[in-house]
Amino acid sequence: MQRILITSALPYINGIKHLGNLIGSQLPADLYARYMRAKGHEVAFICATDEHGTPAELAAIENKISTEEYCSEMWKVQKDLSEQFFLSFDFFGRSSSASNHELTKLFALNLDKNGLLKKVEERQLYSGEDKRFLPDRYVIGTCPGCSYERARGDQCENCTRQLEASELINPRSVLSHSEDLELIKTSHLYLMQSKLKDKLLAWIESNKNWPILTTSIAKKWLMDGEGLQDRSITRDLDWGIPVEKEGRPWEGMENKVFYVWFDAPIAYISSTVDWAISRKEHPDYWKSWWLDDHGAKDVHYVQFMAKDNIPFHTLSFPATLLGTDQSWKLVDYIKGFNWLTYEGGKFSTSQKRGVFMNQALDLFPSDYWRWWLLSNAPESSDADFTWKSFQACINKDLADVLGNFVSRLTKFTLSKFGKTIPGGTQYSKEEYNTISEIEKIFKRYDDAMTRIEIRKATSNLRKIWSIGNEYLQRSQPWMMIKTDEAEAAKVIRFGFNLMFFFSEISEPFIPETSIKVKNCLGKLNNKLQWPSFKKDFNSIFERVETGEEFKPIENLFKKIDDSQALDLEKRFEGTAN
RNA sequence: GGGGGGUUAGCUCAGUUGGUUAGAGCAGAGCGCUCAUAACGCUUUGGUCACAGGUUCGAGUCCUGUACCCCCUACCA
Repeated sequence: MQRILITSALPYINGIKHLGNLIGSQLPADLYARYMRAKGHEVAFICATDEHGTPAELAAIENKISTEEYCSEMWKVQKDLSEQFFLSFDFFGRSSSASNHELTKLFALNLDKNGLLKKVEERQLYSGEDKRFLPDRYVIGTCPGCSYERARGDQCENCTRQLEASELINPRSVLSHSEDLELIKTSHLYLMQSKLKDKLLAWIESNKNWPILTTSIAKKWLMDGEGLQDRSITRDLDWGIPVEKEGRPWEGMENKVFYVWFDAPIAYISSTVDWAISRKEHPDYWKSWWLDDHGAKDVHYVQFMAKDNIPFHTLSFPATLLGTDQSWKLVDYIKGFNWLTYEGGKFSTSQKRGVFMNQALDLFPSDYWRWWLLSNAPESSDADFTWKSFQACINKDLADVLGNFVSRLTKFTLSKFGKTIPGGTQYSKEEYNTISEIEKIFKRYDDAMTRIEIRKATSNLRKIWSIGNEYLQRSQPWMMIKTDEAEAAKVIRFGFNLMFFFSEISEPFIPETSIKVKNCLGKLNNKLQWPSFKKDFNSIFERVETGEEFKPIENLFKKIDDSQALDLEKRFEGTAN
């Protein structure tokens, strides 16, 4: 048994996430967590909402409530949605928690003690009307390069020139449109990442098994141009973790907060602390997951995230950890994802384009989404969501292959034998051949799951399901029953064992369906045990026994017809096209 | 400008350290079955592996160049 720490990128508090966000980190992380638990490993699967920063403040203003209230409400919404998607977090915390405040300040203190923080004076645009400093993106003005009038403070959309907000001609606030902006001197703390460059490089290079996507992004940031840049870790905002040192305001940093990107990843740790507290563990328990000198050496730590998050998880956060000179656990494997697009374009929150988590659940059960998203996970390149693909995938894989297997088996049995699993003859060559064929594919499936090769895993799982239909087709119990009832009964008994096996090995992908099938078999309380290759594989198919009763079951999946698919396509195409 | 990824059957994608007739699923065609959500099974038609060179006994797989697509480029999260 191994101890596995799994974190998925923290969803930002501002609004309900769409399918692209879901497949980008939380869903694949859940798949892996469920798999590892089933294998008997000790898993800590941690996530939290990322709550600080300007967008949260603005969203709260829009909703006419305080930022604290807004975040509390949205945390609840996101937590509920994650539960409805059967995301099996051991703890879903908040980056605004007391423990994160405490830990974030502690990290800053330790980094400062090691001489890795410096104070830098800079000038930033302040909006009198909005009463706040404006991040670059919240300033628009005329581009000094091409005279485009709506250039953003970070980049001109028209000529793609990189800009400083202070370069803009006639700058104005995106929020209030006020032109009453002035450059004000302000100081910020910078994390001197450049000093940690060699350590980071050595660490990155020691991780030989990382995916290319991860390593190439990390090295690019590390080596490109002047190398790794120092970055500020504080902001002039109200909402955030106050910059304090040992309980007192940090000199020169009064009324400032830590930058979200500094405190957010620390929430992986503080959420583990909060998890331990909620379980009434020993106060040092969380350290066994996070500090090598407290037992975390044998922990295997895997992070899941979309590719835009990779620089922060390969450089900034590790720099924060390494810079303390304490034995913090560094990530062992990063599973990065590309983007999910929607009908050939981008998912867009502002244009209401695409499908969001709450809408998705109003339309179909979570397993439909889990299955499509996981079998189309953007692993090697971007993937495109289309209703046509969704329809074909659900109808074929779930309804026809898996759903219909369960349906034909249970209905046939009900009509010929009733609700009791019949006995019949002993398994013969036909059954043992089927088992060994399953074992072969199952090994590939298991291997893909271990390596987190999600698409490969789905195709093998699907193949295993179809072996069930192949078996029934070969055995033809509907013919057999006319001449040899005992033989037909044997086929049924084996069929039910296949069904039980399917429900268990499919659980990481479609947990809700798995529960339905186990309930049908009266095996709801059986703890999920991943089939082992060490024991006799044949015995796995002896667990549904003669005389046991099953409950008739509704069709597991409804098909999506053409008109419904077309209708959905129209309904979700968005407001701007 | 710099960097990364991609381009393989109508569609979505696999193709391990270069090695014999390039694979899967879906869609298409034919046959079979009738237990089942007109579902299932079997068989089968599709590819000058983006293009042009090069290395090699041999390249989808390595090198160079070209074309097209997507993404990243730091104080947005």
